[in-house]
Amino acid sequence: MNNRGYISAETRLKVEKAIKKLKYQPNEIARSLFSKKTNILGLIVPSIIHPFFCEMIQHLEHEATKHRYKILLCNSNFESNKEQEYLEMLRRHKVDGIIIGSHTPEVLQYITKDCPLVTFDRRLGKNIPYITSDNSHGGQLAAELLIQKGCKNIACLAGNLELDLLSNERFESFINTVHKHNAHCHIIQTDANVFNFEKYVTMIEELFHTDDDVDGIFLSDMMAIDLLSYCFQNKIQIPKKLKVIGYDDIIYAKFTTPPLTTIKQSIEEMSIKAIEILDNMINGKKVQMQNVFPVEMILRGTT
Amino acid sequence: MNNRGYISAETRLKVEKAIKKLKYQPNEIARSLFSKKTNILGLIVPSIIHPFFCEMIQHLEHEATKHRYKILLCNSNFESNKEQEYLEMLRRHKVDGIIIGSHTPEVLQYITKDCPLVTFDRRLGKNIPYITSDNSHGGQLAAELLIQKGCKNIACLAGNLELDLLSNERFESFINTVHKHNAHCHIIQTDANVFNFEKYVTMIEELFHTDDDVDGIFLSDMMAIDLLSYCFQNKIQIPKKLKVIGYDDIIYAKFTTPPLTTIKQSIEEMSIKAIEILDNMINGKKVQMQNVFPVEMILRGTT
DNA sequence: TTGTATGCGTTATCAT
DNA sequence: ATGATAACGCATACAA
Repeated sequence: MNNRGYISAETRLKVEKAIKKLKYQPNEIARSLFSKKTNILGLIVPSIIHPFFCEMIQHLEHEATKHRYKILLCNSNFESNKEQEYLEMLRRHKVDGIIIGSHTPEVLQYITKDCPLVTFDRRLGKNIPYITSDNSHGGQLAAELLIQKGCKNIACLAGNLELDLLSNERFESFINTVHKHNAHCHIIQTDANVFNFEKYVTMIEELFHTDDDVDGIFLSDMMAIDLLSYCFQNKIQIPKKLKVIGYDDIIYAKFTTPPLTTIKQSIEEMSIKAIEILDNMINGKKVQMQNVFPVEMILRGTT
Repeated sequence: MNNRGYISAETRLKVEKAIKKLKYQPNEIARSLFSKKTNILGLIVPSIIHPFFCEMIQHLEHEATKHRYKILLCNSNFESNKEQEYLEMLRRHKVDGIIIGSHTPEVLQYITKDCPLVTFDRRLGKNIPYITSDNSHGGQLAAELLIQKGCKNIACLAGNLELDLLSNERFESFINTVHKHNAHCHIIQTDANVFNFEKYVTMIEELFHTDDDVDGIFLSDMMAIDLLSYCFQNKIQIPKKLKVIGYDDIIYAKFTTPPLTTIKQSIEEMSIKAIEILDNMINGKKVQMQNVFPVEMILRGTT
């Protein structure tokens, strides 16, 4: 009896006493079954330990709690079949909405109209809202900085460019800008589409093996951390011999030696928006499909 | 009709067709209501971005999935009232079990016998199993290494030692060992019991301000990352002028300059154990209450 | 103002 | 071998 129309003061007291005595807590499962609302949001990320997603999860959880939602956490590990399994599981569990971090395109068929969904860094369809940073602008800013600092032989270390991720646009834009300034741009990409920190160093070694005159490089913060560690061990002077610019501005970017110059995307704002959109969709409101957030250049010691 | 006693081949086919046609998925909410099992585990951590918990979450999620459990993620932010709210929420949601990372002691009264629970780094009661690393041994190893490397004026940077966390035992043990070798040990501790990365640097500055002859220091990996960054900027030579040993072996420990010597705790094994214990408790089996995992010295460049 | 019946989707039990 | 029914705990609607 939780606050329905008319209760006498007497019975109200009696009920309240009983609640305390029995430590009564309403059963949310039964409630959900009746109300068809679980107040749970599913979150599918390709990695929990990658600091970008880690920060995202932190903010999403915080924001979700504000809106009285709980988070069911799923790690797809970039595997298409795991994404599908999780998507089905979330559907069976009747979550109110789903947030899915960048992922394989095959999932489209597992998405149902009955469950609101927003994506990070991927455009899946006309009526599926996505959230991303202004990768195009970020790539351009990075290229312009390296050029301005006098770099002539530039490289970028990309993830798998075959994947249709919006985050890959930053490299397109970077390469275009470098070319526009008549500089050379060396492109290295991983075949793997997983975050394998061990593998980064191999890529880095490959880079220096192929072309050790590289004097400027653009890559994700996480790869940059690995690169800077490699450079320290191999006595490659930063930024004198090589200038480095990252992307993301993860919390560790400021702790590298030297501290990492990077393109910051506002993970917090993006997370707030994700929950806002999802909440609006759940409540049947109209939402914006394209949500591109501005990036910001953070100048530190590697350039 | 999912595999009950006797079905004719004919009706089985009919049912299977219908399942496909309607894209039928069983409603887990209704199932849970009936079976009194949600297959959901609640996870309460004091921080999602702290790499120690981050790695823990990654492994716990992985292991939970293996056992067909899902993870409901909660961030207590070290706030006692948030822990209580989350605990009540998890109870209302009828999770099958709860894993709670180090936390405030007040929660004890919010723990109910009807919901299995394991803790990380805290001993809450006789019949609440806990998981921790061998902090005592870790502290000893750290002290012995610094002594062996010739340090005379040693410091340790602790969290809040007032809290009855098992992780604080590492400092007790460290200090004892240092004293046993007749060296001096300077103890600095934060008042705050939150992970405030910004604040670390203040503590570090305080340390050098108070006693800039410190030649050896023991602290958590995360603080060490901050310290090393500070030393680089202030031209304090590592390990020549100052030797640093961390605790945890988080993934970033190998990327610092120089790479960080540290005491490794096996987050993966501990996480596997946590899920195993919880699963056993859920299934009414007996479990071990004290689960202390061995630590390992990882020698790198800061000593 | 209060008590009672009904349904949410599933599973188990009991009849058919 | 199959169909009907009750129960899980809650919330709504209706009757008292």
